Amino acid sequence: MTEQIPAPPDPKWRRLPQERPQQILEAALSVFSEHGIAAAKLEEIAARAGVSKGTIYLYFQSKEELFKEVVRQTVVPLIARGDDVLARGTPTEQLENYLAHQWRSFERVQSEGWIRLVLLELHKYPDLAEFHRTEVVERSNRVLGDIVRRGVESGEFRAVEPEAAVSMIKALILMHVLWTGKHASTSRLGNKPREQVLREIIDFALHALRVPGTDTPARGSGAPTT
Amino acid sequence: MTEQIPAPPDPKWRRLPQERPQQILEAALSVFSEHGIAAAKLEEIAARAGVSKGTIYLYFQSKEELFKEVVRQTVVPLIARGDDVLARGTPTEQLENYLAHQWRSFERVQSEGWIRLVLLELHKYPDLAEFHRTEVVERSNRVLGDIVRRGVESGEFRAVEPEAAVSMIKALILMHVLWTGKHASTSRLGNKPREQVLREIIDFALHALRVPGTDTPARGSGAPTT
DNA sequence: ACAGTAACTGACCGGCTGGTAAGTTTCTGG
DNA sequence: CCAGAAACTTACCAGCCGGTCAGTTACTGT
Repeated sequence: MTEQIPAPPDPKWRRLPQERPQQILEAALSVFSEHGIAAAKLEEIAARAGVSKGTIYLYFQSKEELFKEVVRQTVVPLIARGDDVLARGTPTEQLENYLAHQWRSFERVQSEGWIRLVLLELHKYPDLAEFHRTEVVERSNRVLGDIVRRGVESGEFRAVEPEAAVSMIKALILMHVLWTGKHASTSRLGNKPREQVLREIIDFALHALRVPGTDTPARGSGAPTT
Repeated sequence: MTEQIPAPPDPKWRRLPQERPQQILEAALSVFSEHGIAAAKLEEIAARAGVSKGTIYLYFQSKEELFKEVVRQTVVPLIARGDDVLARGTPTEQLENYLAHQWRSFERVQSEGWIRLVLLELHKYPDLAEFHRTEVVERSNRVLGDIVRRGVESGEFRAVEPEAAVSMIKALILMHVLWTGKHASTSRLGNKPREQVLREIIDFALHALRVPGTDTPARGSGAPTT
């Protein structure tokens, strides 16, 4: 027929040694988030990264090592921060801001799957769990704990043990992220607007902590006075 | 040498068609609780039940069907009840009793693993998830919701939306069951006595719900007034 | 133009596990 | 004592998936 084209202008793949690791890490994050650690298939990660399975092993030693890198390079910087939110304001306002900030950053990424994974599968990988605990859990615990402590000292909060309050507040947020996620069985939480859930959490937490007398009347908080 | 023994007095196994299903179900519950649905191996279930893998398939069609039977016959009757606890008492006392009852029944069985399983893997089996939701979740929601509603009506609790309060309270309990379980990374919760955690949960929940004025002074609740 | 090398592919291996079925053991009635 | 059936075991298959490696393709310097 027509002449052959000796120089194919459309290569099957390109050499991108600089970008590959990041592409693979992002693909891995999404697959791990969807399926968990054990059920994540390397073929699927490779497919989403646009490479073949073998390529993954050019950059990562094993599936578990790949997971660790995902934690180190993607998850930690995503969650760890939060210091900027508590620069000023009363403890009440700081707590509100912190909760809102956490809630919305969970909302941005598909955090539901990731929280599942951390909560439910991480304990099988002790060193990773340890890493996650020091880098993510304890850091955010410190931030929240400081807010509560300040509130107690200023007399704005009851005399609670800060660490206890911290785990209560975290329980509220984490569980509701799970329940408002895509996989939430069709309960009320699935349909309810996320901003309203946030308001309910703030309302509940503040009423649990604040001393009745003091006044910094929260803005739109509380249930309807029907 | 000596004569053969034609009647071996020690049979390798016995025919127990009546007890087999229950033995297998109990073994399955423990293995599922430890490893989750996907990672549970039929060989291990068989071993714990004292039978061989093939025997399981005499009584159950498949792994998934076995799991369903575990839910139907073992888990539901274990968790569903709770009605007896709220026979009498003020809403505050009812809530305290309900929380204590739930907490301790979770403590009895190795519920940590099971909660993990429900939260992590159940959404992959839609019909089972639906079954679990109607039989377990909604039933306990109704009980707790009634307590809250009564408390609001009697003026003992603030005017909260009962459903919102229910999910807050459940979040507190469920997350702390996970955190106080065996696999809890060595945080403060791992070491803290479980009864104290229960008291902290009750304290937090009651302060979040109760109207400051009313008085039914909770017994040992609250943090130390240091 | 053309090695030479770095990046990447894809076929393959081995172990593991849900499920099957043929064979073995225990029990039961006559 | 002895069929014959019921209960159970064991060896096996098939598919899946993490990991490997020999070969292929894209790029680079000269």
